Amino acid sequence: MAKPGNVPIPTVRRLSLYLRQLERLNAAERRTISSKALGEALNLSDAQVRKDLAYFGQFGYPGIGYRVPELMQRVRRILGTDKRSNVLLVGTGNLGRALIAYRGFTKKGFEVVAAFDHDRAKVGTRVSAEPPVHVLPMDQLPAVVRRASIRHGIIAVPADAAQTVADHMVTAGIRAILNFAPVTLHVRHDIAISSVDLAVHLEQLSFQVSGRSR
Amino acid sequence: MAKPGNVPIPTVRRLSLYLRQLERLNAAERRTISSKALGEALNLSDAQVRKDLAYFGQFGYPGIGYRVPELMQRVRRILGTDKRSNVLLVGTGNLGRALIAYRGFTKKGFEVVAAFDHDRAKVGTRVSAEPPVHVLPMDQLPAVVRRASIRHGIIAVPADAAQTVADHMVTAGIRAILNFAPVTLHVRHDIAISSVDLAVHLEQLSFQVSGRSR
DNA sequence: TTTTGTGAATTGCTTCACAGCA
DNA sequence: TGCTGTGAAGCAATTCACAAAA
Repeated sequence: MAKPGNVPIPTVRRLSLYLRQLERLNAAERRTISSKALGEALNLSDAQVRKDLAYFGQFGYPGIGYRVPELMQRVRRILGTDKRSNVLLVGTGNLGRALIAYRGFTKKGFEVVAAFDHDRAKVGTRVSAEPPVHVLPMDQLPAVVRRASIRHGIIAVPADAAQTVADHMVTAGIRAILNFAPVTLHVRHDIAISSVDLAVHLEQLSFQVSGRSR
Repeated sequence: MAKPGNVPIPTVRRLSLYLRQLERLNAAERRTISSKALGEALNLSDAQVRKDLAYFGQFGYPGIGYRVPELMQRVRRILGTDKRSNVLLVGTGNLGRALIAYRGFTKKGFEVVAAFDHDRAKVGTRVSAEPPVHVLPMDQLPAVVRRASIRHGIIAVPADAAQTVADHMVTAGIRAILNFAPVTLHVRHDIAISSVDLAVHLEQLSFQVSGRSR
């Protein structure tokens, strides 16, 4: 077993996929799963699955496989999602509002507890009913981060505003940013960034379909 | 220069980022850009930029750098986005509707021209105004794919419906799928898949913030 | 000078293959 | 027998470093 730090980045990405599958297996009341079966469900080799998990400890039982509930808990703990955590979001356009309403975050232990927008006309608007979320003005961001001890922020603003928003988040104490704006953000090295550019994903497909075979 | 096939997968991903930055530079009327400057904007090394581009030809001018408009066109051609293309979407929940309204796709040459939903109550609803898009029933999918010669499909349905939708798409002739459902899809090897699991991205950040340092 | 394009060296990741345990 | 954990081997991607071009 290795201390996180030598863990390959692709391994961390797959950890989330293992967890997703384990949650499905657990819901179906499957008690154990082999690296072979887990790999097949995710289009990975059995060796890959074993090596990935071995970076964090010895969770398997030779001859049996992995115990589903146990491994599920362990992976959650590794990812840091064994406790619920609060998230804030900036930018309440179409995408931002869809993200606030997205049930998948809640299922995984993330709660979007605050939404902010630069546009004063949007401030005060209720943007989610279930847990009521109202749009706040940007200047309240630091106070909210402190009061709700928020470490994760989501950026859903246009490209030209994203860097400024990121700077505000970092100043306020946010440690990790999920960015949906189509720009590369520049932040301190101790701040984690994950970017999702929706158009980029379509371009990738375009390359595979038309680019490759020409 | 190499024929696509030996091109590393990460290189293809970065190609989209180069294009994004080139479009920004072009809009700012910057005429040339060095691999060093392009790399700095995207947090990549200059050698990485040069090597990536060299897989597809010799586009640079020693002592000068790359000519912005020229390289932009070339990268578009490599990605296959030099011509506009039609896209369909299945699943008109919050996320699906946000994706239909997303301007970023249009800017990059993709047009969501048809939306489908399993739920007959949603069929007929207008889900976009600008280019009017009405929700169609699933059984019309094959006909629409044929008539509008659509090759790209977006899946924005719940996890338990995603595989069925993917199967329908493939049967109808779709060649590439962008999947937002939190499941691994199993399709023929000649079908391209790109998956975006929003919760997975938050988990990755969680690991970097809490997982790594514990 | 400045900056590209590219072999060679290096680093990183995945697969192999098998000892050891249930 | 079935399956894990893991060194060793193999493959892939990145970085280095420098000749050649403007």
